[in-house]
Amino acid sequence: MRSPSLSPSKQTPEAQGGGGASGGCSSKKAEPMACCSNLGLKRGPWTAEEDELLADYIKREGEGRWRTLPKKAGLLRCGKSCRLRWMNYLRPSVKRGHISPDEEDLILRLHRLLGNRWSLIAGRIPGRTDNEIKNYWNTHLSKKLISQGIDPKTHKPLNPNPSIHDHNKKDSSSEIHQQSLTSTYVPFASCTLGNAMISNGDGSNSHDHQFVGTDHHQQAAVPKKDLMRNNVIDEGMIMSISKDGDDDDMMINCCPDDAFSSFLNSLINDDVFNNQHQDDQDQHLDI
DNA sequence: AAACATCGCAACCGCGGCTTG
DNA sequence: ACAAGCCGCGGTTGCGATGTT
Repeated sequence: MRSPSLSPSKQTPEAQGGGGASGGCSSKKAEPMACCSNLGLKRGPWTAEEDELLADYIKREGEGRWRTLPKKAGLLRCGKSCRLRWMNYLRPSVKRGHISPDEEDLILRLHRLLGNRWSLIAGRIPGRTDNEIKNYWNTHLSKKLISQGIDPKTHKPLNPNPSIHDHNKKDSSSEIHQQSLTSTYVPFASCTLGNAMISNGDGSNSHDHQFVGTDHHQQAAVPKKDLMRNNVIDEGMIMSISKDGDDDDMMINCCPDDAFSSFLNSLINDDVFNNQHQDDQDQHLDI
């Protein structure tokens, strides 16, 4: 195995045309073949000089305006490339080195809750980037789960028919995982669910949030798509209270990000609690 | 020592969603 | 209300490093 702290950029002189196939960073249909290759912009590994230019510029001017940043910073890169380099490597807060067991555990639990929402997961793990976590998942954790007989996508046992398992096998890690998986969903059973109108601060409202709370946690507005997309909840769980833009709309004046953050915290804590609770019960049964 | 296989990471691509005019 | 532009995300690729034969 080689050291995880690979040299920053692979520092091959001049771009080797890393990454994928041809084509620029063209975005939507309206956006013409804009950046990178088509405009003679550089691609591939970053040099130390480029890193310095980018870091210096962002220190002076701050992040953002990625589209125009390269030109102003004197870089022959597209904005996307600059943003990626900054976010994943140059940002001072980026932590390097091995993922600790604690972090690994957190990633597993968050992935079980959120699925492949790497940016959301990364947001809960200080100093780690979505790219790093995604890579770590793909190269380590998914294989680890598979070797334990767990489907890394669903976090359920790979064997569709658990009845053929030897029930005396107490050590089955997938069994333990399945228990904790089940416990993860328990909090939602007692959730208060309903559609909520979120004030966007400009007088407009959004219907795309779900009102979620438990007996012991503050109710919070969570982007509905974030919950549904990963089967944290499904359509069937949504109560159809649909009131359109009148004064009866439920207004929640809070930042969805903060709410989602605390919501995740509560889920993670629930997860820990339920796992411990389950362990206690198991020990009790073993006696 | 050389050739081949595998691993791990940085970087790219394309798409969707948000913002702005 | 609509269109165009920009940003951010998740999936994928390419390549150097390392391990194995």
